Amino acid sequence: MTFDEFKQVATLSMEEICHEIFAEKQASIKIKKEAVAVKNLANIFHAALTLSNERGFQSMSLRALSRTSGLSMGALYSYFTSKEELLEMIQNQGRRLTRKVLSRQIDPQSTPGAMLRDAIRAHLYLTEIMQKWFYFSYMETKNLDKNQQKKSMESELATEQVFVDILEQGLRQHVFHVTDPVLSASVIKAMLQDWDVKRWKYARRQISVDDYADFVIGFVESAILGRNPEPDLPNKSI
Amino acid sequence: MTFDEFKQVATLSMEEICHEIFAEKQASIKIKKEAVAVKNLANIFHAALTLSNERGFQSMSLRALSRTSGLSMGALYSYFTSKEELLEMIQNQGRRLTRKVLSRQIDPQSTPGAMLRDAIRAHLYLTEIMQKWFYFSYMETKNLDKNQQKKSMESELATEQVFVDILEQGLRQHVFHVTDPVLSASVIKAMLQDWDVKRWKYARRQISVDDYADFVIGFVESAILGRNPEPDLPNKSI
DNA sequence: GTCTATATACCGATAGAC
DNA sequence: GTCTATCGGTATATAGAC
Repeated sequence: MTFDEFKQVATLSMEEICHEIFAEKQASIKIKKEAVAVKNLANIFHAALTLSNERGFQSMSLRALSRTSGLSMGALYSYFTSKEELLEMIQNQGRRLTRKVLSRQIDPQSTPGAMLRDAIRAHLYLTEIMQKWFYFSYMETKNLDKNQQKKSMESELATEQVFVDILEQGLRQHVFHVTDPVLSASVIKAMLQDWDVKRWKYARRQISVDDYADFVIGFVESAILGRNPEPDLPNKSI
Repeated sequence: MTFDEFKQVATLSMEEICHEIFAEKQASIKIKKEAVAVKNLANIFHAALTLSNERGFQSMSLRALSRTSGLSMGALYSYFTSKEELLEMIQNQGRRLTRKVLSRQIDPQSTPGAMLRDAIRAHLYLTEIMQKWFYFSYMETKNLDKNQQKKSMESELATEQVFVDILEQGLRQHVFHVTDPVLSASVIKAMLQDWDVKRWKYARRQISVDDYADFVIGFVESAILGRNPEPDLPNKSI
């Protein structure tokens, strides 16, 4: 799957999610027309992410959000009951999209090597199109309440587990040489996150998301494919 | 060098730096007695880092800082002229310490392999003792003004360059197999940063800084030492 | 050098007109 | 469904007593 194809799939999921959020919030939200609500919700989320990523969510005043989104203070409060609820809605929306998109990208029937490559690429593509959300999530997790923080950690661990599973499968088939699948998954995830957090660095060096994906895949593969392949082992498919 | 030895070296450097800061700020600072000033500065920095790392620097009110540090609002403003200046002072102090400690840890006379191991370990030890500052720096860089942001990026690139230099030296001596030293250094740095940013994850798994250092060293080495070592190459010292 | 008291501005949130 | 006007609270920063 190329980046452009991926982009289309993810955009569709994005709309799905705005509808889902509206459906769930219909009780607490004052707006009743779905078309209006979904349009404004997407608008608010976008404006909030843009402003928050400049100086942080706490520093974003609702007056600034009102200005950027084009909605009045009063109108904003038709979509959430407090600034904190807005924070939670944004976090939820991103987590949902991450889960939805990632799980669709990996084919459990293919070889561990192919799955690993697909997972790395899909994760990078995802951070690329949801760059603002990932950065936001990264920076604002500590400002959530206990319950939301727990969800955020679970989401992180779930993504990591995708890599743990692939690595363990590769271990069982003797195609990966990994001493510690959990730690290996952690550092792989750290490399992927860097693409989002240190975006300025890669932009300055004119490295594209595909350049970075190719490099990370190469780096990880040479770390775990083992430098002394034992040709006598069975199940060797890579 | 063990972690405990490292700790002592770094603590000494920390005091040096508080004196340096006092010397430089003597003009703008109202306090004239060095002993008082250094003691309170260290106190203020520590309180500010603790509070900032809970909800972010912007969310930390100076009233809260006053409460935690034990100094009154008025007294605080004897040490800085604005909240933003405090932010800059904290960033400066950490950058200075990083530079000072890291440069003392790597022996340019040793082999690339040893230098790489030392650099990884030193960086992790440093993030361990300056955990609060690194987290702070990570989270608050975007809230700095343009000039300070530039300094922050330069500091990041300088640390990365330490690894680039080691990798290139290893390349020249044909002991490392690296396709792109800059990108390799970037991902190594990403792994090191993860130790600080995802501290909760490693704490929960009861992984010590030495466990993590050993793992990262092993992972990086198996990625770059090359899986088909060519025994006929000269200068091979690892 | 450190304190308390206060000036001024802006925050999140809401009430009520349209 | 969206607006404007305004509430009470709290923020940074400072003035002046001690």
